[in-house]
Amino acid sequence: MNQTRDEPAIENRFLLALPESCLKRLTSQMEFVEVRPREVLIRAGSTIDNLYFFNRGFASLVKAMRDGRMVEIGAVGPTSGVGLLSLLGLERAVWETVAQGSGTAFRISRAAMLAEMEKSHALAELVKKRAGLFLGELAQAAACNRLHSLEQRCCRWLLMAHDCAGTDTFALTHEFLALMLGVQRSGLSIVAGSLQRGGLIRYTRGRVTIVDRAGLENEACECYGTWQGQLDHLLGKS
Amino acid sequence: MNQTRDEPAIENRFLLALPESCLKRLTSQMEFVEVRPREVLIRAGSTIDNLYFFNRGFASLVKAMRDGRMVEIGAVGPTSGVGLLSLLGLERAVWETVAQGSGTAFRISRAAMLAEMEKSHALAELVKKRAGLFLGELAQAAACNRLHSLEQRCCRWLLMAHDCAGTDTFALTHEFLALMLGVQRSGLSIVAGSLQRGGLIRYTRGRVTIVDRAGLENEACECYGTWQGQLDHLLGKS
DNA sequence: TGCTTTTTGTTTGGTACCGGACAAAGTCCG
DNA sequence: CGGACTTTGTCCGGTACCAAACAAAAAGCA
Repeated sequence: MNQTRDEPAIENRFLLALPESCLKRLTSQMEFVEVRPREVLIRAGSTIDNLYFFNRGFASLVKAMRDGRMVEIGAVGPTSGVGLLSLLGLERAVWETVAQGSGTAFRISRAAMLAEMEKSHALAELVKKRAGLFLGELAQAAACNRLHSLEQRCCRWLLMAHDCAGTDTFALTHEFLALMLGVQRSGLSIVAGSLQRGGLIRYTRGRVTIVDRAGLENEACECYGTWQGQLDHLLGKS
Repeated sequence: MNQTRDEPAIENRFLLALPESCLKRLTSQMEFVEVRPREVLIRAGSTIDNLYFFNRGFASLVKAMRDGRMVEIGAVGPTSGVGLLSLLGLERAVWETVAQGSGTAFRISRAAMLAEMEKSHALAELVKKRAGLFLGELAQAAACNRLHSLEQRCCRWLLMAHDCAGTDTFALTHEFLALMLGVQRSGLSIVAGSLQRGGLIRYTRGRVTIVDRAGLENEACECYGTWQGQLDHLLGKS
């Protein structure tokens, strides 16, 4: 993770939804950082000392089993903050938070956030409301993992990643996506190949390009977009 | 749901872990209720006005999809309280909470709990700590839904139900368990039949008996019991 | 008692994905 | 340039589970 000197514009929608005065006070305590692909932002079982508000990119919430297999159980991108639940008093992480691809984020200490929540009722309210929606997203993912096909979930994931990346092309290997979706790589390659032949995506050696977004939305399960409306309502349209 | 007159002994481990004075104040505002099988305690999208602390029995947290299919994404039994997360400021439920079989619980208004949390630091702490573990259980279930076989998950569910029921025999149809596990009934019948032939369980028309607990634990996935140790640490051994 | 409903057993064909393996193609690095 | 490594394509047998259907047995009800 690299600290950079020039603080760029805030694109994180959670932060942008805050009152100007509140955001100003937070800004002075935030640090702009670049996160490296696969960087572990919060380790399962550890205390949560810092929060990350992504501008670009996102982090996957990953649960690992004893045999090493793992699945993504949720994701946090530019509409929220990594570690948000810790602000409600939950001090220890129960899943790994792993950065996806490269991205940029504002880092701020949990203590600073808590202090600001004391001062700003608006912030405290937004944290609770956003955390509520986050739980909904978690529940959706849990059910999705059980009920929907690999192809549907693959499309959903690509759409979500597309939203967070802000670019049509981003780094992603079959191997890694399979890991996130909790399936074999060979199975995912077949699905990815068929999406490519269908003209929905294009990829070469670890880079995907979203070609036909509407087509992907068509193939994805309902789980993509279920909470979009409520997010827009809470944070304003993007 | 029936209100009964004689307040019986408290068996809920969350409540029992509270300081005596705190519990006493809560008790005066609690109402002992019997919950009916499949009674919806909290509806998805609604505000959470009451909490339920089960003595016997438990409730399933269920996420339904648009097409009517559904899965259990978690459960709350006598080691916790239904609606606990609402005490952290999350006002609206994002999943259905449905009572399993019949059970008994103490009902208390969210407002009363919040008032008592102001007074009792111990309660406030316990709520946060228990909520943290609950999130861990949620994450475990989400991953389990993806990674583990029907038989493993079936065994896990039966063990959990056994713990909560407090009796070796309890009401449960194949149809309903299949619904909870998010699979077809016919598939579940086959698994249940093999468990019965293996001497692990016995069932007749909507009633299951746990015959060989150790055997079930052997067949179940690691997801059963993962959080037991931490629960014991937090609430004391049962 | 007989009829209806609920619950379970079982089949059948089909699909999705596993688990493992190997080859081909692209990329990195010395 | 050549060799090592990464990424993707593909194939295999096998299993788990789907989706739908029908029958049988038990329980409830008139």
